[in-house]
Amino acid sequence: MPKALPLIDTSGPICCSPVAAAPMSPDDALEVALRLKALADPVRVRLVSLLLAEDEICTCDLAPALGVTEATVSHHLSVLKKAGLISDGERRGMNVYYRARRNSLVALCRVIDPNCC
Amino acid sequence: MPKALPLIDTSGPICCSPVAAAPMSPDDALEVALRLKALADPVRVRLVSLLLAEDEICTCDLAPALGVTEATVSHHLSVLKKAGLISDGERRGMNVYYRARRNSLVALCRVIDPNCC
DNA sequence: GCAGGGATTTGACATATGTCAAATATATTG
DNA sequence: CAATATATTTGACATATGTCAAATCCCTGC
Repeated sequence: MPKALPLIDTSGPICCSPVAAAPMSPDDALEVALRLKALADPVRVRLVSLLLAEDEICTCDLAPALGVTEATVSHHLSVLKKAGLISDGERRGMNVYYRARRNSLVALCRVIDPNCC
Repeated sequence: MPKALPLIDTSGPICCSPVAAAPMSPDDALEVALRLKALADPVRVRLVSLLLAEDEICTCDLAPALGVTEATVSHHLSVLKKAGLISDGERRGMNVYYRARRNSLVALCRVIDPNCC
């Protein structure tokens, strides 16, 4: 599952919306769907939104901000991590800090955007 | 559920990524998540991909192209319709034709893209 | 009106998902 | 080392989801 995603390789400018260039292979579609699924939850949307605005946040601050337990936050973080949308947690003292991977988000948009290129 | 989505109003240029402008309200996050969820399935990604490339396609052509039954296609079409990502089916003769709502897809990208504006 | 093909709905099923409490792990400080 | 604070994992649960077969609905052409 946490394999490299050729379609959403963040190293370099991605363009020419693969979704608009049918027929899309089932494998490619699965990769895109997995990324989208990772974002397709209201709590995770807010989580990413917070990370985008705050640069880095620890689990203990995310939990109250999102109104769920830390266990639930951990679960959501792991989903987003597997999809490459956020960084691996960075332990500093007793806290673990996360940050958004802006490039991955941008790349995902490019793949979906029919107006891209 | 099939209510108007202020965040993803396709009438006019949408910009200034709401996701990147935290804190995002739970209501707004839910709307975005619902749209994303509608796309977050490999079959639906391919379905939309086909529609983007072909302008319009009927259910009977989609089923074999996607490798699922027509019942399943109908289900996916209904999910995409509720999310506003495709048009209502247009009956012509015995077939029903669907087309992608490019603007809705583009708008969804804008909402998520951290680099938008 | 009836028989046919196409589309949708319904019912049923297995699987996936989101959540929390409790258990476990990791780090700091006394 | 003991006690405390933060994080993650595990187990359990309810709910949502994707799929198909069968029933039903629509349209066309005899």
